[in-house]
Amino acid sequence: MDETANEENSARKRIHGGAAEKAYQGLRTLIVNGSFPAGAHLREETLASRLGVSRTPVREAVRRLAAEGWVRLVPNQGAYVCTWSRHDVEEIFALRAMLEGFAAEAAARHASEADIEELHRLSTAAKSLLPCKSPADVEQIAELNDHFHKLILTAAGQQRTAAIATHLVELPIALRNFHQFTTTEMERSISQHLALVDAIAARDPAWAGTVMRAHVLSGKAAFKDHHNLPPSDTDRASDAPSADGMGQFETLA
Amino acid sequence: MDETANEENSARKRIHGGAAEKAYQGLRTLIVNGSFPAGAHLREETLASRLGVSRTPVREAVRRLAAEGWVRLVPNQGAYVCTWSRHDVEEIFALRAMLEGFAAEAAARHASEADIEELHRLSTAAKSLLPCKSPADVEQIAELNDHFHKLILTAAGQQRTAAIATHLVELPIALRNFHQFTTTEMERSISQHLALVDAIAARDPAWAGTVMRAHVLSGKAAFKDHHNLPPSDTDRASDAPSADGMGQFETLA
DNA sequence: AGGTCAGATTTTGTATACATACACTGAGTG
DNA sequence: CACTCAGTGTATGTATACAAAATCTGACCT
Repeated sequence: MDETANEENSARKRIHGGAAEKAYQGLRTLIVNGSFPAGAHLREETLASRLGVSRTPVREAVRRLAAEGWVRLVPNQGAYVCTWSRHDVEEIFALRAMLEGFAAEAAARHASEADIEELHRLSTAAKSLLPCKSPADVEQIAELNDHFHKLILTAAGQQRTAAIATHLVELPIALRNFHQFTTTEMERSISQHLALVDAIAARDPAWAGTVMRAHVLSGKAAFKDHHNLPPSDTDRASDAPSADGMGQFETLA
Repeated sequence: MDETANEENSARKRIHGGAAEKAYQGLRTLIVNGSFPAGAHLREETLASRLGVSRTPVREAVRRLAAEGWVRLVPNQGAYVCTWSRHDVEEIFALRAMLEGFAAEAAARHASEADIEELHRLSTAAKSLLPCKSPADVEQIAELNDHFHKLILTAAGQQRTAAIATHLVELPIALRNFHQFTTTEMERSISQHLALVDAIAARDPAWAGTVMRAHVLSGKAAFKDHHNLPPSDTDRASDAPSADGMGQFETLA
């Protein structure tokens, strides 16, 4: 019963097991930080020495990142870090709106009271940081935002949806270094989070789903603004992906 | 194990001539065919000898299948073939309705004339097989159905959506052996395919998306019927996933 | 001079050997 | 009799060695 000195070192060190996870996290961080230019060819040997592991876990990490959409895999040639077209950005946010909207609906039905309390805590904590001036506050808010979205995904109780959406949520974060949200955008975002908590607490799936879709699409607009991506032609109503599941009603507009 | 030129020359070095692809396809087929009972522990060594490759490509294949939702991965313990709860089935079809509905909308906008012709060909070919009596005809229709759905995904021009949805489409097929669609269900399915082609040819995203969502949800109902899955409590309107993107309007119903 | 082909180099793909962690068994003890 | 715990066997995780493929280089031919 008593875990006397229960080899705390192994337990602490081995939370993430071994070299495979180390390689995955490390390589992912390198890509996110921009250590490799877009389209760069990833040499397994180079990565192995840089990450301090052998090629085997590196290969495993590369395949995982390929499945998650971070790198492109070419047979007998290796991996290249993905480049992002405007169309890709559109699709990613469209998928986020669909999947996270769906998750928000499910969360409104299935979230536990503890989940809801935690969501409340996260969103109010973010609000209390406004107006955030220091970069540290911005980083803190980004962290809270990330946890908020992931908690909704897990609270929804839809495993596959969570697994897919998690990666999509993380993709735009990769370019977070290149921009700062304006104060207005952050206020709006946090306000939407608070509304989302209310909707979930009220057990109102329709409300929750709609707020989430609006939130994601707001994020898309902000993202595009800060990346100097002019509203592409796919933004016109007749061409835009429905994204919010309302596509089937556009003829009524 | 003598891996002499018994089958090396016949199917040798296909276009993707690698052992990795061979292991992936082979293992996937074994799982789909039910060669491994649900929840079975997949031994790398066993698979390696059975598939005629070493453990390395087997591991790669297992990881791919894990990312696609076929097997569950436990650290330091290996892979287990996934088991499917009613809730999983609900979620899979909900995701299919969302993603394929979205793809159908995009296809209505972006599909080439050649794509539309091919879709027409596939659906009319299926219709011409009705009423299908022989198992060969059933297999043929299933094949056509598969191609139809995948062509829509590619014609939509949404890479990530296609990648994600493709795997979801294939999952229910895994259990296809266990049931046969009734003639009525097949007629309905093919009728919906024809309507979908019309909608896409008319460049009407709303129509196309709605038909696709209805089609997928019809498939869900048929699937559940043939698996003796009683309409679970998650089927009640207030609990059901929106799936068709209309969740936000359920309070209006 | 430009293009092309052959050899060399580099890089990925695969197999195997080694290290490590888990699971099972069986003896010992409360 | 149940429980614990140590020992052993087996499976996974990692590293390395080897094979195949692609790119690069440079000389040779047109």
